[in-house]
Amino acid sequence: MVSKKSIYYGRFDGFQAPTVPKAPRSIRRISHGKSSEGSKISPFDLLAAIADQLLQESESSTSSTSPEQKDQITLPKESPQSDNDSGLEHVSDVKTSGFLNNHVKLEPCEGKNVDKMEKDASSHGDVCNFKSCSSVNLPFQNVKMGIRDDDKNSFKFNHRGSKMRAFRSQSIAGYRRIRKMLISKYRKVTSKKDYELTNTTIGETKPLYQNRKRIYNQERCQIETPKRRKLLHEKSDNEDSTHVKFSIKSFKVPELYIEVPETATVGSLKRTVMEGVSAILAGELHVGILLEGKKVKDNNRTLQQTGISKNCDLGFTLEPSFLNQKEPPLLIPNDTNQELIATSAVTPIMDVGFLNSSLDCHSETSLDYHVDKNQEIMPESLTEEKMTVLPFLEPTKKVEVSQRRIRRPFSVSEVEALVEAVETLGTGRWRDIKLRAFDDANHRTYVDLKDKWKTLVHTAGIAPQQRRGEPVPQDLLDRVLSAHSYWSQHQRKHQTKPVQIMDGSGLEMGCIKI
DNA sequence: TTTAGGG
DNA sequence: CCCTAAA
Repeated sequence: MVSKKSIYYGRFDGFQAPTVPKAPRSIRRISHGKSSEGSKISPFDLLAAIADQLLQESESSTSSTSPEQKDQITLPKESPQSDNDSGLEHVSDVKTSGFLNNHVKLEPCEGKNVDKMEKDASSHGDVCNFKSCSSVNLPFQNVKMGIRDDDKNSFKFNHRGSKMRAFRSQSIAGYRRIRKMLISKYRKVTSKKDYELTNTTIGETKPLYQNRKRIYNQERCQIETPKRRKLLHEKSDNEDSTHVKFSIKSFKVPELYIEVPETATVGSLKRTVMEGVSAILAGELHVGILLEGKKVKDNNRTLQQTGISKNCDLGFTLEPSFLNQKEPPLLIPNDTNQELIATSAVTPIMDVGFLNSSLDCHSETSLDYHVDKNQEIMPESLTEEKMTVLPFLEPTKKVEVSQRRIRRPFSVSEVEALVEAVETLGTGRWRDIKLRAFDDANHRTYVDLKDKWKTLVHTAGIAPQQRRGEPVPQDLLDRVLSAHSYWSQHQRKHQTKPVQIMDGSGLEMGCIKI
């Protein structure tokens, strides 16, 4: 390492040339494996069906429809507050086809007992592991199912693997990066792409539920902000809007992964699938709505407000609350992160989405706590290593699980480190500053540092009485102003090697530009 | 991914 | 702290 010479430059005592010369980002950039979105390898698609009883158990309000209209659901429904009521009525045959061209048909057991149906296949003990659930579409359409044909212990889902690759453990801000992906990126994914089976036809009709709409309008505003409320009121109450008719072709439910020995009988396989489906659907079910790929979260808003109308991309999902899951999630060993990432889709991990489904739009519970609930409930524990236990989440389920990070005020020592780094590197190289002074502070991102600097500059400019929080030593604030003053006058192209800066008053005294 | 700024 | 347009 080149020795660093210290020269006295007023406030910048000890100021030194940047040890990490700014290089073109194209050079600095670490190449990331681009996720090959194009990969079409479907996970095992699995077919599943919903039993009437299951649905009925979970339905808070029973709105039965005649068999003839089982795939026809008209909204709005009875209760504007409820999103648990599903219009699903009967299970239809579902055909599957997987990698091996295996076809499995799940028979709707109209009143029949599953066990009885497949009683013949119980000899093998039915070693069936429900490894994880992600999604699968239900009824009314064909659903594919992949079945492993070798004795490897996992399936390969390249398209997912590529996505999961982003969860690399070496990421400095792995957690945030992941979180951002989950809540920010994926929610932009349309449901069409991955779930074309979830087809919804929307038509419009006129009469029928006008009175109910009024109820919607009255109740939904209670949680709106004043600003929003005003807007809403301006709009709807007396509006005689059209009605939307929904024809839901299929529902999307969590994907189910199963594992059975090759020697298992077909019957046991069927039963396994049934058990898996039952496990998923048993208990409380929620109906989720996807609009343009985004989960519609606010139950209190009207369709109109939400933007659900004719010709919109709408999808419905069935979301089980997997709180009663029997098998605990498997964790991915940290050291094999990279490899497992590619196959993590088969890792039996509880899908956060399940939990989230029961939380829906009112809970404060966060993804953080879900994925980390077996560990210390501390944000600091959410390091990238631990994040490797993240289950693969459907884009649509990754939504709405964000939570604001807890506030963690900068300590004086942190401020000092920041000031020192900025003095050296300037105010436009937050990544370098992060690396230099906060490399081991996983909870401080370069954005955080940039923000902190911003507040420091502001703080330094206001009266001490106006400042809040732990007092920052005045000398530090002085340095802040000094450095801010200096760097605000230097372009990035000139900050390669500032040797002389300024005197205590912040006036520049000299600067060698290279 | 980073930077730069507004929210 | 968050969000995100730009680069």
